[in-house]
Amino acid sequence: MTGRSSPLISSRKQPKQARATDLVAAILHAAVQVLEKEGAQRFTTTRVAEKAGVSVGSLYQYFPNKAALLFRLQSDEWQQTTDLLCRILQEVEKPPLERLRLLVHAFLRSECEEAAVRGALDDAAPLYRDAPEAQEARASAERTVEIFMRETLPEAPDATRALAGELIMTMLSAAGRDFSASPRMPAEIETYSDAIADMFCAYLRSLGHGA
Amino acid sequence: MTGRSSPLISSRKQPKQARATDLVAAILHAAVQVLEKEGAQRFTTTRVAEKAGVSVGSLYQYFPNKAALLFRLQSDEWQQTTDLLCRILQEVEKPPLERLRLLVHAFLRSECEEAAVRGALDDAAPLYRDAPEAQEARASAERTVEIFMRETLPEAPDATRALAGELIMTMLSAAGRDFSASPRMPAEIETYSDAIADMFCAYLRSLGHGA
DNA sequence: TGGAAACCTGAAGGATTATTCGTATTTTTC
DNA sequence: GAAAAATACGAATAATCCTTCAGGTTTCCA
Repeated sequence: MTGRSSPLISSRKQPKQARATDLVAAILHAAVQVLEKEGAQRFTTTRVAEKAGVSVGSLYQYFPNKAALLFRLQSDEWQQTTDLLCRILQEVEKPPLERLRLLVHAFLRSECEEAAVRGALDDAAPLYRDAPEAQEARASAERTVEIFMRETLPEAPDATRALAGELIMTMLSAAGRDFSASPRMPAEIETYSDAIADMFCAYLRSLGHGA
Repeated sequence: MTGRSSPLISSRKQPKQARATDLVAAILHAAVQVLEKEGAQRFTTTRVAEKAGVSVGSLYQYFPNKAALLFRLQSDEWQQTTDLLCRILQEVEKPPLERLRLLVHAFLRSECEEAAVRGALDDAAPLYRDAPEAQEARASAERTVEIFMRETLPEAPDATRALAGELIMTMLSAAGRDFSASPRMPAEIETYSDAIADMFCAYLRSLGHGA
């Protein structure tokens, strides 16, 4: 409702020479730094280019606009998180609820490690979240959760499973946002993660009995 | 980390004549409209004043800056929500878990009714959330939850109770944010609310047994 | 080696915005 | 009814920012 309708975020041009690749890398690196040191409000293409030691014009050769750059950063974070979580979910020798607990811990720990960037990216979300690419990313995450839920609650009806999956995803990302907003001590993280895992497990178990 | 350090948000001057009171009311009304029709990005003091049929200068006579106006809107929303929830929590004849379920339903329903405004206010949060007034509001909410938790888990140790309270508050407001972001059908709301209540109840019950 | 393609530059255009302040108007007070 | 206080006005100021484009530089390839 805020970011106007999808302003096309897809890449403008692919770097073909080595120096261009380096330039893009430098921009992405600088962008993260600007984001975590200045916050979303002061995140500016000019500032990013400056910090990267590069001209603004060069930035606009590989990113059609500011939103595209922000989305790229968010997309990279999502990819990183997805990889982490998939690795855990595929440890099939462990029972589902134990994997869920590991997942909660891993997710929140990683969320805390880069709290500043993730928090700033959340603040900037209105600029890119309406783009079709962002919606597709969310849909993809939902599909992964669906797979996990299918083996956790094999006997539950589809509707119940879908609901539980959506719920857990929402709650987990909410906790992550919370952690990005106000950083915590490592010990706190563990305690909190355990509590969340407890909650999820209690819920899923109650669903299992009911089915 | 984003909104710079507390930029003083408290009111600049209190209206003493009737016309001034009306003016402030008109501004607040217009502000809500601008917020829900234009979104946080295009929320502008000039636009608000224009929609209110009032001069920008007048606006700045009662609100020291844009953030103060936004915070006032958020504050009013919080007050409204707080009243609603307190009313439910005080129905002491009902058992705690049932009250919790009612509370979840009421909260999410109200969150959905004004999804556009609340969503936009969330987007604008970086502008006011670091102000001391906002932090005090959060602290106050925590205190209320603490009271409720004390009667729900009377035998649990303080740390457990505090954790559970914080968790529930986080999760509930997260669900609210989610609902503001992507509006849902009334039927969906009820289903979802029930699921969340189920989750909370399962969790609290598991804590009760453990204590 | 020379031309083509890719790449880089950064000043400048065009837009938007938050906030102020000198002035004009209305209400209150005496 | 006149001075004082409160209120209202809105053009102007001073930033800030996104994005483009005309012109130069480097790399590639035949």
